Amino acid sequence: MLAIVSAVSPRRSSTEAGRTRAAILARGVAVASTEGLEGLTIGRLATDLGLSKSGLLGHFGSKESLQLAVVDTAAEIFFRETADHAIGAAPGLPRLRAMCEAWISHLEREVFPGGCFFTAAASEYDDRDGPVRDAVAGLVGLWERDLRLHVRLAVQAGDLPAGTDSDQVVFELVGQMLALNHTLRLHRDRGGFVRARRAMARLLGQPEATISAPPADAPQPGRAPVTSA
Amino acid sequence: MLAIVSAVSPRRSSTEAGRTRAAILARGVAVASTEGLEGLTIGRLATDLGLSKSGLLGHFGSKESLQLAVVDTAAEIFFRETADHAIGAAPGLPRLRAMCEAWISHLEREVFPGGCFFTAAASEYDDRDGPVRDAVAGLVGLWERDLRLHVRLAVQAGDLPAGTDSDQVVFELVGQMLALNHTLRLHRDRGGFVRARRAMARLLGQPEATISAPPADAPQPGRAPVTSA
DNA sequence: ATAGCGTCCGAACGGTCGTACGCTAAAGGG
DNA sequence: CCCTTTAGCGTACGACCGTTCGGACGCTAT
Repeated sequence: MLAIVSAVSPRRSSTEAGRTRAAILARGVAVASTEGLEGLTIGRLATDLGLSKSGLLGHFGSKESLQLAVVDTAAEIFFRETADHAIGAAPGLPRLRAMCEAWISHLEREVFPGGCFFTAAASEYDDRDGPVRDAVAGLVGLWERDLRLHVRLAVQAGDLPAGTDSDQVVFELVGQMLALNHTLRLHRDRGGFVRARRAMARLLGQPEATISAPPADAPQPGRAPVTSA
Repeated sequence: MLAIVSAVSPRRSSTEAGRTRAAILARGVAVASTEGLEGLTIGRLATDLGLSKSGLLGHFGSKESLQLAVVDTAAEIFFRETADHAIGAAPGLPRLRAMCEAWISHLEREVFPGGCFFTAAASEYDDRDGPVRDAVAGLVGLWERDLRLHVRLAVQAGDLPAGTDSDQVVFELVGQMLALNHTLRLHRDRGGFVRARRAMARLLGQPEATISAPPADAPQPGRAPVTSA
């Protein structure tokens, strides 16, 4: 997926322009993650980097191109800090757990200063049309498709109950991610981290319990009601 | 809570100014729910309503006051279309279920053209400061507090297992709401409705199962793994 | 009849937005 | 050594932003 992602932006950071461009994008991702992709203005970005507006715009041609490049760069960072953190885990349930944990931890590590970049971008562009929306929706879809794949593999391997609806699991997993980002940013309540991990564990079975437990019903590993401690 | 909400905006729509003001706010809520509270501009709003910018601004004094009034109006609509739809249900689990169902249905009924107003507003303002953010955060907190109250009552009544962590339940319920809004608006996938209802049912127990089932563990009503059909 | 007030308009303000054009200065290969 | 490319700057533009101000109009009460 990184190949797809990075297909747009040229990789050469060795040239002078490449380094400037990379600096613009790095700053752009940071600003966009807090102020939004629309709140990212050329003048402000140029001032931040000690460039002129025209000098900055020369690298991209238009604001929309800049936005697309920023989205692209954010995707690169996002997948590097989430999915790529999980490739060590075996496909299926272990990978799925690792991806969820990596997602949670990428908020903990504050990879983006404004929380999850794509959560914010999705909310900002979900009611519009155009290339930026398409890019955001496509990349979010990529992430969710990856989750779904490993749900299916987990079912095949018997690590999740047969007949599990993978779309349903992904829906609920994404919900917990959105809830965590919501709690962190709106309520500024770091307690969401433990709640998100608990919710994930209940959705995917407790790590130790499910792995050693029989695949189907029986003692219902990790499906316990939501209890305190 | 409606008393709190409507404390800011004067209730008199009988005067000419009151009717104009109400029209501005109605249109403002609609625009803000799709374009965002910042995307709502005075000039555009005035043109839409056949007013001059100054004529419109005269009703509020500043853009921020307008935004606060719009948030307030949206809250009134939101609570009227969700919480108030549930006051017929008994406090505790029935009310909780009714509130969740009302929330889902308020998206189905397209109460706001841009999906859930406060989901969008929260995402837009979660990284800023100021009165608008405070208002949004406060109102969202009100909704979540109401949810938590009825989780607690449900536990007291024995409709949810003893030891249930109400914050955890609210966290996950909100997550499913966010997931539904996300799926609907970004992916434009109406299939989220059944998934959200399934998720809610699993969190709160199947309606028929839990009501007739013993309060604590035993056959684990509604805690079944995520299965298809 | 007239004074006053509520309601809204039109014009203008300074500011910021994205974008276009033309320039300079350095770099680099023939 | 020249000539092209590259990288960036400065200036200017038209559009739109939120806001201010003075005035027009109609209703109401004196």
